[in-house]
Amino acid sequence: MATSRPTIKDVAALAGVSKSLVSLAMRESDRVSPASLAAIRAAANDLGYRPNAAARSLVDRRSHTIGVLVQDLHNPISAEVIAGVQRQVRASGYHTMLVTGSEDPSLEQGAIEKLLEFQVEGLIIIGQRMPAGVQEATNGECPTVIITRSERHVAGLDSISNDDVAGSRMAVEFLHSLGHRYIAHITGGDNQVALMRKSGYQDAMTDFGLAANISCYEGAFTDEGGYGGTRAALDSSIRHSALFVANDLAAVGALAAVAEQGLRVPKDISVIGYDGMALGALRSISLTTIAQPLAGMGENAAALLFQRIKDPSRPPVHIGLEPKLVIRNSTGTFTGWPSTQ
Amino acid sequence: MATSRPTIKDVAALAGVSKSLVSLAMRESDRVSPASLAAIRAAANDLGYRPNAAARSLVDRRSHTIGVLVQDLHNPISAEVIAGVQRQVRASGYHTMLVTGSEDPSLEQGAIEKLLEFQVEGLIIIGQRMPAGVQEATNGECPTVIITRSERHVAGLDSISNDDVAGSRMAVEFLHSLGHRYIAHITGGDNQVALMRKSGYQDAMTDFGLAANISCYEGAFTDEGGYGGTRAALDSSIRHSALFVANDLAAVGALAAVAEQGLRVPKDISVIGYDGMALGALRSISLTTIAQPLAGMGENAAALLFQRIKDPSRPPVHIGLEPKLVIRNSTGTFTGWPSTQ
DNA sequence: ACGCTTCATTGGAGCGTTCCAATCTAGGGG
DNA sequence: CCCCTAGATTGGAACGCTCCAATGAAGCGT
Repeated sequence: MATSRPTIKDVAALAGVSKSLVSLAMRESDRVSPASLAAIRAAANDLGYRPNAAARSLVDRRSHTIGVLVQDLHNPISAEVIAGVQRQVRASGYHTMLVTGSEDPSLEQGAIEKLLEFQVEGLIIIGQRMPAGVQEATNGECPTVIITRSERHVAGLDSISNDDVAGSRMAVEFLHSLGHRYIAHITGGDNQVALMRKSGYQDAMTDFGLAANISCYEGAFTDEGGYGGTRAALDSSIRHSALFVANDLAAVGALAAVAEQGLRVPKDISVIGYDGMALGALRSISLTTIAQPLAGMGENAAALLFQRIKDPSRPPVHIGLEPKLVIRNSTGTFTGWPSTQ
Repeated sequence: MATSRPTIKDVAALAGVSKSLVSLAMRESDRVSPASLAAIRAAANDLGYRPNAAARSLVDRRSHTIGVLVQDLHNPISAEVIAGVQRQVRASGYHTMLVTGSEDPSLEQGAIEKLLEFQVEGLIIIGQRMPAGVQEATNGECPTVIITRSERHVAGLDSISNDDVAGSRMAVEFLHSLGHRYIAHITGGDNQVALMRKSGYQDAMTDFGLAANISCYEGAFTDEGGYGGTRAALDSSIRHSALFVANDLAAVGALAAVAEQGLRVPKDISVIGYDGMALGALRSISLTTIAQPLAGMGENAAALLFQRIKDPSRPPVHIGLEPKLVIRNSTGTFTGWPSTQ
């Protein structure tokens, strides 16, 4: 009715009680008599009253909001992690303010500043790289969890990730068990995660006595990255019977490059990815992969954050989750080189 | 230093000026003398001062925040629309509070309530279905734009979508031009969007004198939905040379079902999708589709929202964008039925 | 009946800002 | 040398809410 939203006062007036009592009633206190409660409920309903979160958060200095920064919304794994985060955050009675990172890291910092102005009580960062200036921005004062990259060395930051080195070994081991010896790696660039996956690959190859067969081709955590790296791998003079691609998205690009060369998967060449994105399960992709428990990581991250909010002095924690091998149709036993070429 | 964040008062004290002047300075007013400005800047910096958005929004009754409800974060097109929304929202100096819908529509309503408590100045809804009780919740008072479904009939809601009927006709026309006559449709369920696409299909078939060939198989806007519908289509006694699938995600499922039957695409059967999700362009999918300008829709939605915020009395607007045909490798000319079977 | 406890209810202060009207300080013109 | 104006600066009210200490009204035992 009024030009602006009704306040607690309006409700109080209509219900014939004081604003304090309305405040109590809105928060389901048991100290309100049934009669008043009913009157207040009715009044609030009539007026279409809705508490003002800003006022509320101002007085009790809690926003009940968690800020989430997603660096790459286009990687489908982000959606899965976000879903997990949201579930847990919501379950804890909090809300989520989500911002997406962009190409420009300075914008990222600005986004974080804004989240902090909103008095978010914690920050969850989903992505491989450490966003520019989180620490300067938070001044170490805002509980932060970073997902997908282990940050043991950064003081005050909790992190949650899978063990990329172990996962990569797992990939190599699996391919090795299928009889593959010429296993190439398409990298994910030079970010931390990609480097760990690469080093897991190298270690495993070495352990299997295949150090001489180690060959890495530069890619990225994108479709194009995987495509390009695979093109290079296939063009090289070395013949590979299997490809370990740094992540699933890139692996899909790799599949394309492979198909383009007229090679069949897994008959002529095996491909394994990393991440466990839901799309990899699509029947027309059917990608063997090292799967991270994505939604679970999101949930764990939120849980971790709440723990730290409760006890800010707790030393930083890193949770490492075991990735697991998911076998689909992009890998097969090595049966010798095709006779052609 | 202090246990809680420094306020404008602390800055004022340190800079030796009044809080009002600090307030002015923080908002880059030109009425502040250079000397004071410098002192204030220095003090704010020393203290690590950051304005409190809640207090600010309380007093000027504006949150500078837009609420975004994403119904299906797992559909990759959501990410693309979101990116567009965020770009525009950010460009307008606003922020985004994003919540994801879930299976349970009542949770959706709760999520919207929460957004409104945060005094979001507008709402953008990304999804096919009308979330339960948006109107009741907003009470028609919160500017709202819905993306991906035309809502001409809902008073007070702006909407932005592509013309699904026209797009579907386009799909059928294209297949027809390739020589296909037995074109089946795998539906997207019984939501508005799916129904429009279906009716566009039916209309076009009828116009081409192919009414007798109309055959729809029940699917959904998911991988599984497309897979199941396509299984049914292939199992039926009618032979189809082309499939128009209700959306891209389902079309990918369709590709899988087709492959499973040993049919080759596009040689034995053509498949066309709808949406234009980025993943459809992946080389190993290469899906012909009717593409919506997804990011553009997001941007337009935000722009539309800001217009309405400025002028709330403006009658509801519906923006219809033209979808466009993107030809890839999942479609080909009809060259007669394969001799087998 | 009378203190005493118990429970419902209340006004006022205060959260960190912005806005407004009022004050102060310099000049500048007469 | 004083008044006037423009510019810089300020204290206080207000935003909508929660918390607190205080008040009012029963209910109880004796």
